[in-house]
Formats: sequence, structure tokens, C-alpha cells
Amino acid sequence: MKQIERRSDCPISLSLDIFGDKWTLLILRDFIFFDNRHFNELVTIEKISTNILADRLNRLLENDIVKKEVDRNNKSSYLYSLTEKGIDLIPIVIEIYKWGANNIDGNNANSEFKNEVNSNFNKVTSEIVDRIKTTHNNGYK
Amino acid sequence: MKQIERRSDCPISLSLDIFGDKWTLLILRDFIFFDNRHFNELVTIEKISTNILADRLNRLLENDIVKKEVDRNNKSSYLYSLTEKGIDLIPIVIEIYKWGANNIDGNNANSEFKNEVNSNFNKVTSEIVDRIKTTHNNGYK
DNA sequence: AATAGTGCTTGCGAATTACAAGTGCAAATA
DNA sequence: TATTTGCACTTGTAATTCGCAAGCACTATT
Repeated sequence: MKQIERRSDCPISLSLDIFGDKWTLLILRDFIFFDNRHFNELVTIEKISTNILADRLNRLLENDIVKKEVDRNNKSSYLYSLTEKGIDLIPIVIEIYKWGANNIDGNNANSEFKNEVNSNFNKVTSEIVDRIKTTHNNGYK
Repeated sequence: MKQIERRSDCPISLSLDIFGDKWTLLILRDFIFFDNRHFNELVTIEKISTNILADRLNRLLENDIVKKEVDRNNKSSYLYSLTEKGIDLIPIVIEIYKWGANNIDGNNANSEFKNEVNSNFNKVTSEIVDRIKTTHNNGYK
């Protein structure tokens, strides 16, 4: 894995140095919407290659956005969880969901959830944040 | 320019197919925060290559996120503007600004603006949206 | 007619990606 | 005990994309 060099000190540029690629935020989506937290779950959904998934998970670990621990229910497996810094990314992911649901033809957004996101963004987001906080804080799924 | 193939119908995946890369949202940032709307302005800030900038602007045009017209103040130059769909991306960009300002060491966020974004996100965002709407709707800078 | 400005396009070496296959280790099964 | 299975990667390789430098086409100015 190669660390991308800092292009400038702008907060947006620095953020995109970390997650500005095709896959990183999709991994976050899997955490948030599908509760996929094991390597072999994450590898399935949009058929990311294993080397890319490994690279992105390492980058997220290095940037303290996810943490990794042995799964207490299956000790030969690792469980990945969002840190506080990772949980802080949830509003970005939901804003992207909202934009895609409203602006891209042929998307498969659930219409009830889409309406909720459009009319009660803050409520929806904080409910998801609360749920993730409780499930990801104790290394337990 | 090659169109990225659709990985799935998920709104987030579809959105990232359009702007999930290192540069696209930075171009949007230049529109929003610096009011850079000409090719030779956009090319300067984080030293993007001209072929990449041309490619990304074309992708944004194809996806109806920006529009392009002859600059009425300089007829040998083109003026790029955000469409409604592009203006709809502003909350995403500001969420990313917020995350970077709060979570990345050494970022150069303006502390007053950062506080404003943290405490009055919706107000800050809608003010920026209103400003962009008036300046980008009439092909005039 | 010559120069400058603007918005690209082209060529090419370097870096990154996707796909397939293989590895190392722990736990379950025979 | 030996073997298989599952999990989390790593490695190899070909294809794609990127970044840098240079060049090109068009318009406006001198």
C-alpha cells in the first residue's frame, strides 16, 4: 500500500486523499447499511478484488477510521468496526445516498427510506449513528 | 474518456461511479469555494493535469452536473457552471469539508467557518446554495 | 502578419487496477 | 492423526489509468 501524498492542506483535498476513490466509501456503505464487517462479507457485494479490499482496509486502519479485532464468535475471523472518526463519516455516506437516489436514473433506492432521508435527514442520520455506535463499540455482532 | 460501467444499482455505488475519484469533488470545491469557473483557473490549484481536468469536466458535462457556454465577458473562453444536479452536490462537499476540518491534523480550515459549519450546517449550506444559484443561472461571472 | 491567451489533445513512461491463483493459519471433520 | 474447510490475505501478471511535457487549433489583440 502506498500512502497518497498530501496535495494541499485544504480539508476537502485531505479528505479525498483518504477516501476519494471508487471503493472506500462503498466499504463504509457495507458497514453502515448491510452490517458487513468481515473480509469475506465485504468482498462479495460489488465484486471488489481482494487485493484492493485489503489495501483499502489497511488505509482505513492507518487513518484510524476502522479498527480490527478477533471476532469473539469465530476466533479464526477478524471483525472490523468503525471508530468515532469512521462514524463521523456517516453523514457523508448518507448525503451521497440521497444525491444518488434523487438524481440518478435506474437506482434501486427504497422509496420509503428515500423519502425519510429527504424530509428528515438529521433524524435518519442520528438514528443510524446511534445504532452503529452501540454495535461497533463492543466488538460484538 | 471511458464511461465507467455500472457496478450495481445502489445509489451510492452509482454516485461513486460518477464522482468517486481523487479529482472530481475537488473541481466542485473550486466552483463552490473559489468561484473558479474557467479551464485555466481550475487547472492551477492542486496542479491537476490538463488531460485529467478535461476528462473530468467532460464526465461532469455528460452527467449533466455542469454546463458549458461561451463566456460573455471573454468570447474566446468557456465558462463552466453548475446545473441543478450539480448544485445538489453542495451538501456532500460541505460534509466532506466538515469531516476533514474536524478529523485531519494540519488542515487549514478557517476556524470561524469551521465553527459555523459545525453548529449551523443547514444554514451555511443553504446560503452557499443560494449564492451559487444566482451566479450560475445566468452564465455570468 | 505576428503574438498571446485559452482550451484542449497527444505521446509516453510510471503507477494503479482487476483478475486469477496461491499461501498461511486455525478450526472442523474423517 | 491426517485431511479438509474457511478465512484473510499476498503474489503475479496483463490491462488500464495517471501524470507530466509538449503540441495543436482557435480567437482576440497588437
